[in-house]
Amino acid sequence: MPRVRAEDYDDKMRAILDAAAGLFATTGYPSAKMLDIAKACGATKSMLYHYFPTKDDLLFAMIDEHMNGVLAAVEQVCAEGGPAKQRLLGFVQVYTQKSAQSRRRHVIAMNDLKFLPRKMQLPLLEREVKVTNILADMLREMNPGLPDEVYKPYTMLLIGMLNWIDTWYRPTGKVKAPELCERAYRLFVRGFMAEKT
Amino acid sequence: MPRVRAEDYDDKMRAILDAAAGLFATTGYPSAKMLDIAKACGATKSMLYHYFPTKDDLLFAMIDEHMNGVLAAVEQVCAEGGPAKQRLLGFVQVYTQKSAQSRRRHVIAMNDLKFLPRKMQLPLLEREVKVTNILADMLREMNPGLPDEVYKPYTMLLIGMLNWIDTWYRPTGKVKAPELCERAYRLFVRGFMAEKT
DNA sequence: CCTACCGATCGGTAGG
DNA sequence: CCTACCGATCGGTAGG
Repeated sequence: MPRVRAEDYDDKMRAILDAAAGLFATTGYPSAKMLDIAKACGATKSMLYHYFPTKDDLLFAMIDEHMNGVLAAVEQVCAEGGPAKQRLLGFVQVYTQKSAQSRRRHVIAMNDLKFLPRKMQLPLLEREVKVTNILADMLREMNPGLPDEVYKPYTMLLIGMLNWIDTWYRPTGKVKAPELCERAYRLFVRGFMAEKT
Repeated sequence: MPRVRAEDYDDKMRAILDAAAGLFATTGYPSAKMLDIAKACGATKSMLYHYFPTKDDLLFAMIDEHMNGVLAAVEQVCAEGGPAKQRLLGFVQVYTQKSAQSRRRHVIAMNDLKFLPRKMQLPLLEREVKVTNILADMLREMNPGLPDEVYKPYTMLLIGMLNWIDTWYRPTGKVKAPELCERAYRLFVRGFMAEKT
């Protein structure tokens, strides 16, 4: 009988990715040592290299998984249909109501993608573009007739507002996540819809 | 007569900081090599260490100088007085109408501050807090009576929108910097002022 | 001003 | 012969 993949293979992989996410988020990718990642999840360095051939592969897998999740969630929001404003609220919720795990990975996707070689960046950047295009289409549907070149800037202003939240927001404060989400959504929609042709 | 500082001392220092800013912005602080910075400004590695005792000192000087400039510009906008909305426009202009040099340094201040030891981070973080407090006060003046705890989140939503611009905006496109600045300002003000007690 | 070189470090690998 | 690891260590490189 052939030896099969260890039954806790996926658990171990997840433990590695979680430990790495913690270190990448706090120290940045280049400063995070493979040995420290191993220690943080009770593994050895050799074990890490069994699951991920190189450090870059580990970072790639993490960002890849995260972006798949974001894109899938955004696409589901769109699939549910409804008026564009409602879909936009769904989009904002996907971006703001994230688990601590997911938030950490989001920061990494934003800050550390540039440390990967160009070849590995491309498929990830592609997915990022897909998400922004979906959002740009929503904005066009909500408020058509503006000059064609301004939809992308408005898209990026919203994305920036939402991405930046990870750097300052603490869920332990007075303003809870759903309230923040609601306020960011209202602010943007009212400001954007006030623009007329 | 004591030996004096070389007359092109400041020029050389500036050349080093500019070269370092280019490398830090594109590769990130940890991946930027001191030798490459030296080559990029026609200096030697030893010369760099003459101007900056350590790599961390070089990064600190760069962010320190940049944040001083931002804080001074913001304080001047406030000193000119006028209605709060006008001062807010001035603030947005300080953040969006930056030189290429300044834009690069802004990215570095946002991304690479975490690579400095805590002790060096503190005076820089302090100045960041000053800027956000000035902005929070403006917002309170413009639209008083909202729950006390929401002014900081609105402040950070605006800061995030503006900071993120550096990651996507290309001045060579159709939308010019003053137009983008105007649109970001209008979007925020209309959205924020629509909030009622 | 330059280069030789150090102490330390780190990603990746070989043998079993 | 395969896969899932571990203890040990090497080659190359970085800041200083």
